[in-house]
Amino acid sequence: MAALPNPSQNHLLAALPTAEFEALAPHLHPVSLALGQMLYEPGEQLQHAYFPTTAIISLHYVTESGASAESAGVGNEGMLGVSLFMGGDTTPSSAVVQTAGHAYRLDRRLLKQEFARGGPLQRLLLRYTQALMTQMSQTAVCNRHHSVEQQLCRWLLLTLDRLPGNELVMTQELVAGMLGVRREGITEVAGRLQASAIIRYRRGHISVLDRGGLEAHACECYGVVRKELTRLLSEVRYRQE
Amino acid sequence: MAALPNPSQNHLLAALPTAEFEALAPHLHPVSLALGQMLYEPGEQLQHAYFPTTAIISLHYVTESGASAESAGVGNEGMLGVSLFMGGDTTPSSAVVQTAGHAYRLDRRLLKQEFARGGPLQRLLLRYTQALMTQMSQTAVCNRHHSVEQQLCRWLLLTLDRLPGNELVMTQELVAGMLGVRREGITEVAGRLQASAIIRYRRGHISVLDRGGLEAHACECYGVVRKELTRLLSEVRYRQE
DNA sequence: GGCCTTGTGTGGGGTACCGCACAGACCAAG
DNA sequence: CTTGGTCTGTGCGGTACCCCACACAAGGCC
Repeated sequence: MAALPNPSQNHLLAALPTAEFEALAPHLHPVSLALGQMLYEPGEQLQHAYFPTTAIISLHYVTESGASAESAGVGNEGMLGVSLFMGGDTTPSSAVVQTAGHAYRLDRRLLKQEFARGGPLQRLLLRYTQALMTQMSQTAVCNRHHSVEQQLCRWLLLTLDRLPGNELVMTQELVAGMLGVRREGITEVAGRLQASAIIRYRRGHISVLDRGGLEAHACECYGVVRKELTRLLSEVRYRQE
Repeated sequence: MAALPNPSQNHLLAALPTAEFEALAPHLHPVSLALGQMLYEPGEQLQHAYFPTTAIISLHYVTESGASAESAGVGNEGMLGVSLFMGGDTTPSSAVVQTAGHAYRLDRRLLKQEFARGGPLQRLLLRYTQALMTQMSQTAVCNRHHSVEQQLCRWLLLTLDRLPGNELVMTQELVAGMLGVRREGITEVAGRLQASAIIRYRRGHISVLDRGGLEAHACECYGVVRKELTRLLSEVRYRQE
């Protein structure tokens, strides 16, 4: 929240070799993203890719009947807009700002151009995309088999990993929208977690007090996603931070 | 099932420019895949990519508690083993043969090598991968919001699109495993669909009688996945069939 | 034909989550 | 302090799906 924004707060940008990073840097425009802002509409031609630093974006699908669910989230570990280099230029899902904050924006042409050069950036982006696929598959499995409590814990952990502190600015209603469940379900589960002194919340703010407790209540899905992300990106770190 | 196996039965191979196809052809080994065969174990280094012609493979995840669910399927429209060129070389999910049949196998080194050349094959595979991502996200949403009946219909349609006829060799137990629901749930729903003369089944065989009826009972997810696949691959057809 | 494996049908009890409706509690702005 | 809108707590009825148990039917094999 404080400090000058810095592209290296984004893990992908930070992992690039210095030469590549410096080639990209002049084209990275810092942007400030507001809660609820819709960055991509379903089916709409994407204009920019986003490298979040403190913001978090949710890949979201809204059904015909108005129900919705997140298939994956994107924070400082990744990039929004993979379909630009994957070739589709658009997706059926939308992208909504889930946590307000900063990101760096890159013009679609530049991204495609740099990607096509086939160097470390391409390698990095493809590996990140695979991590994103893991997140999506795991969400599918999780939605099928795990309880709301497990899913909430998984989601809080994934979000926490993308934030500097231990507090989320987030109403229960919004969380419910992310997980695709009723708001009351979140109220109930959050109440239990608070009674166990794992989290604490007040009107639109959730603080995590006991990360270990959260991990104990989460399903394996968190670990799978986390481990896969680490594996895929640690093997291609070109710079030390 | 009859006829000589032919790589062009696979849509991706068929869409390659002639020169590219002929460069690949000598390295494509026809293989016969048996129902239930596990092609990839979770976390295991992949050795081959597979281009199915008549077989269908399910990308599957088994939870710690033994429950399982499919996150996507791969048939003659695609390729199994995208993580080879995405760079991860493996995934946390497994790949199981869902419908016995044929496929062409390609050594992992060759695939990577051809992909790295950055030509039409790369372009095609990336676009296919995006379609696969759509399938995964949509499965996540579908698992959250749609009924077993809707999901069964969606699944039957997706499977049917990958097969020549209108009959699936498939027990209710196996279908249940794919969708990650109880076998009895499938029995009940399948009974209703049969009563409506939409499908007919007997011990391990499901025949689709009324495709339109199936579409009417399916959720929007089928259409989303189908449309996105068509969009992504039709724009890169280098050869006419 | 008779057997036996494997698939399918049925029922009863339990529960996690949904949908709705409304009450209370917080906090910001006047 | 009051007001008002937003967020959170709670209760109740409904239901889709789960888990378990068992009965029956189909079809391959001898």
